[in-house]
Amino acid sequence: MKVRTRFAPSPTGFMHIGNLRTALYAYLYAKHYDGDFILRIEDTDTARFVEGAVELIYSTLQKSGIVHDEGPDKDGGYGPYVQSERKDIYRKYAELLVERGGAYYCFCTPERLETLKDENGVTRYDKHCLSLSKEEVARRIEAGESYVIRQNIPTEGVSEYEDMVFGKISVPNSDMEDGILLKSDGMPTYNFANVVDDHLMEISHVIRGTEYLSSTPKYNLMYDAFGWKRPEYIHLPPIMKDAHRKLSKRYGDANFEDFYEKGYLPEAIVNYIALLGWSPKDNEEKMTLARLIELFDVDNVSKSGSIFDETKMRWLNGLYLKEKTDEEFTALARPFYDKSAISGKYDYDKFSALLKTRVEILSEVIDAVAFIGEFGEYDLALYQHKKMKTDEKTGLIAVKAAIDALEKVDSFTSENIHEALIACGENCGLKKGQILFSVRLALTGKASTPGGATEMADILGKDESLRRLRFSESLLEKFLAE
RNA sequence: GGCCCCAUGGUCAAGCGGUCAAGACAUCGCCCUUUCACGGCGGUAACGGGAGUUCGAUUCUCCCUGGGGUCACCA
Repeated sequence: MKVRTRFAPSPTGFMHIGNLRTALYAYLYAKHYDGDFILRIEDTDTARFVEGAVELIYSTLQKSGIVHDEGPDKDGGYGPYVQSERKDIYRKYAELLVERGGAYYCFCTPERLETLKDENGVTRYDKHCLSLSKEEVARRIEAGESYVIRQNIPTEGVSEYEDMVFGKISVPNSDMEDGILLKSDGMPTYNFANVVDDHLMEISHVIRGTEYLSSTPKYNLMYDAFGWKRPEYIHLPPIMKDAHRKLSKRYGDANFEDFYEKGYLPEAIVNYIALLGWSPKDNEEKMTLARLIELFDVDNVSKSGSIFDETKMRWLNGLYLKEKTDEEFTALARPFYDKSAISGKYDYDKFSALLKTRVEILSEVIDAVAFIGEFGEYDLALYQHKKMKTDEKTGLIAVKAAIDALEKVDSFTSENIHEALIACGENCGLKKGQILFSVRLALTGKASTPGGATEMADILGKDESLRRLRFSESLLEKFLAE
């Protein structure tokens, strides 16, 4: 049997990391077994529909490299792939289910339902309308009464199924309610649309979050009542924001788009979330999508939830960044460079070469490069470096020597700068590290910079370098005079 | 509250009766070094508790505790 999995999001907002992971696993599973991955839009809740949400689903999947074989935009013969366009289908099957005894019409008003509440405020339908005769049902529908179709669940016995990650799940039938399958507006609920669509679309493996773990027996009861074959189930543990809270839409940073805009590479995001709830046998960590497809299997999907750790995703992102060429890095970082202090003024590639190993997410280039723009008073204590054996005094010596040396450099290339600096250091009795460390500081006023003294001077150019050195010289002189 | 599920370091996680309980991130230290990084080496750090089963439990069973999910005309 061909493996067919689906990702069935509802367009109610952005795609958060948990949703994406579900899509990813469904995709990986299908592709691992050379099957098909289907995209289905579950928009039966007209009230919660959010404008633009469908587009976001497409763009996120596309950026992530998760491509569907069938979907609203790619007909595979099982369409339509948008639930709101399948209304007639659901009605037909709901009626069929009623005929087969798996469901029944219900005319109960919200007011009557209200009276069914127990002390916990939980309403539990009492099968009141199950006893209605066929004739009465027909008469009341004819009369225009509002109605829903409810699932008819046995009051006794236990329903069981085997989940591929959680194993055997069993739920007493008496704990399940006769849920609504077809709403009074004619739209199906998730519970029903899902079963009908998964069957009609020949989904072999249903992959979704654990929130459906205990309601799955209800769906199985429907498959049974229809006389359909039940699919295999793969329920996925939740991704948590912290020990207590699930990742939610309220946790703003948890959605793909935000990470993308912060300068995370889609391949790094995908790689990281693949590892949240699953791990390959040999513990590989940095994996391409192709590699993930090759290695993915249900055996190593974990049962317990995992906390989303942005720090580790940053590390992974840094790994991907490091292997980019300078040009590739520049292309990716351009939007951030354009917003930074070097915008339009400097050769981005030059910075990329230095920043590649110093930055974990692209947006960090803005801060890393800020010293170019802002230069003023800074903490002179920075000149004190224990290991280097430098302080404000040696700093001043170094700065003075550097000014003299650099003034004489006509062709301001990095080789010449370096040579001049080393030479002047020797002349005034400073070691290589001491002179370079001090000069770098005098040029930038920052504890850490994208490169050493030579690179900084080269990037700043002769005039600006000398201007900054003289400024630092005066700062140091003033300090030492006190 | 009922029902379902889960439980290894701070985090992600190997483990599937016998291990000095992997690895990664983070953290700390050292080395390298033209700062900061990168890289290399090393350290700290875990089986929630209690009963069983067994020659032997992190691993199997039960209870407790803790946590999550679910009880909508939402998905």
